[in-house]
Amino acid sequence: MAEALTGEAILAATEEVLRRYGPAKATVVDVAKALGVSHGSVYRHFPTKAALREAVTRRWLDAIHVEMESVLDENASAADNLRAWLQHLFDKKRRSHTEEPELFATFRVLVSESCTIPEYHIEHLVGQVARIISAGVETQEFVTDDVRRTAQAVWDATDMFHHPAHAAEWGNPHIQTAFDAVVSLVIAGLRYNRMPSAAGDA
Amino acid sequence: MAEALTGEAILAATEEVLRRYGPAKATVVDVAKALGVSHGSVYRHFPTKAALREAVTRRWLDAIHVEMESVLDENASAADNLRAWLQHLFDKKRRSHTEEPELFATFRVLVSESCTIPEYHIEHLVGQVARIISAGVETQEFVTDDVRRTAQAVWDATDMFHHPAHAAEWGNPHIQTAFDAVVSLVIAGLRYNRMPSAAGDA
DNA sequence: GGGCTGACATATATTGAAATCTGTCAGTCC
DNA sequence: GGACTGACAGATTTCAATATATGTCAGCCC
Repeated sequence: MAEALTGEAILAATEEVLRRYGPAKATVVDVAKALGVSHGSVYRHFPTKAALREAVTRRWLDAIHVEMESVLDENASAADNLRAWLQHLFDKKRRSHTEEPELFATFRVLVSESCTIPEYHIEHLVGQVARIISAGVETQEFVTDDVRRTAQAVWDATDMFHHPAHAAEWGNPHIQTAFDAVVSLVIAGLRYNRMPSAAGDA
Repeated sequence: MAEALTGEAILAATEEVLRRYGPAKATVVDVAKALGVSHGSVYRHFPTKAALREAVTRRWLDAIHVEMESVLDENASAADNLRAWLQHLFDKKRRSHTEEPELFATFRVLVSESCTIPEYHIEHLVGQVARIISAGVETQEFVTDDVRRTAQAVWDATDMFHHPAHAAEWGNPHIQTAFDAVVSLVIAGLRYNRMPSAAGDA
């Protein structure tokens, strides 16, 4: 008897199948075939095809989250940290789009289906931005009265450079110039930003 | 004999047909039928269906351009002007998306086909932003060493609130809060922004 | 017993033939 | 003579059939 069929093995095989065929063509039967089992076995570990796809994407995103954590430099200024972090994320997404288009397309499908995965991804990354900003507020490099909300604003303002809907523009030769301009503007804003009061504000 | 068939009459009929059927279903034959002529006549005025669609969209966008011009208030501060202008544009696009979904969808199609129309639209509106920023620099309310590039950065940073790819999010109840946060951050940035040197900079 | 199989019902995707649409143009009619 | 028509060729879309995929489950095998 071969090794027991684990969820992890299924995820690895699914990622491989997605890489090869893309989200439109990959089937559960393909995954089972790659593992040498019947497709019924796959359903013992994942209730639906959608759940399987989401689990693979989540694993992929988690790896990105870990990588992004490692970009932060405690000795750098908050502005430098934020710029480097945003640049790294942009490069990462751009490379992913060109070098593993099928996995990227899978993520794109999940975004358009508005499942909870992209929400989870955004929440995590905005959390990292919030930590960078928070450190900047600590050293009085940045000014803000609502770190979380400002972090979300930084995320939204740089949307073009991480939202998959804009991936087609990432090949444009001027995109790096546009990125630099937006990031500079945002960082300048962080040096002296006060949020307008939201409904129910203190 | 009826009135001579003019380009303007064809555009009006096409807009009506697009409103009714949307870009996916509207045909040149429908337009001709609405005008009581054969579809061959339409081709006497517009070389292709795409050209016709673009002409209608251009007319629609031009009306928006004119309306946006009228939002500017010479007595207000540059910051207030910019905020009001961005808010007006956002409201306009949002209303267009819900109240004339088929025309909005037509614009969306042109954007995804990357014809020159959206480029023209963006160039015009970024020009208006540049004028607001320029006035702000004049009064020393804003600081920037490249008005045009900064205007483009403001446009890019607020992308979420005017790019049709994000239209689905415009119904979200928190979207106004997100808008306010981004605009505040951008305006704060304009008060003390210096662009990084681009290649070939002075 | 518990993980696996494989046949099954239902849902989704593919296919190819028929219908419709786009774009052209010789000819009509004022 | 010049704006319009309507028949036409080729491209595209539609629709119904057929095929493939998803998800279930009774039964098999270690």
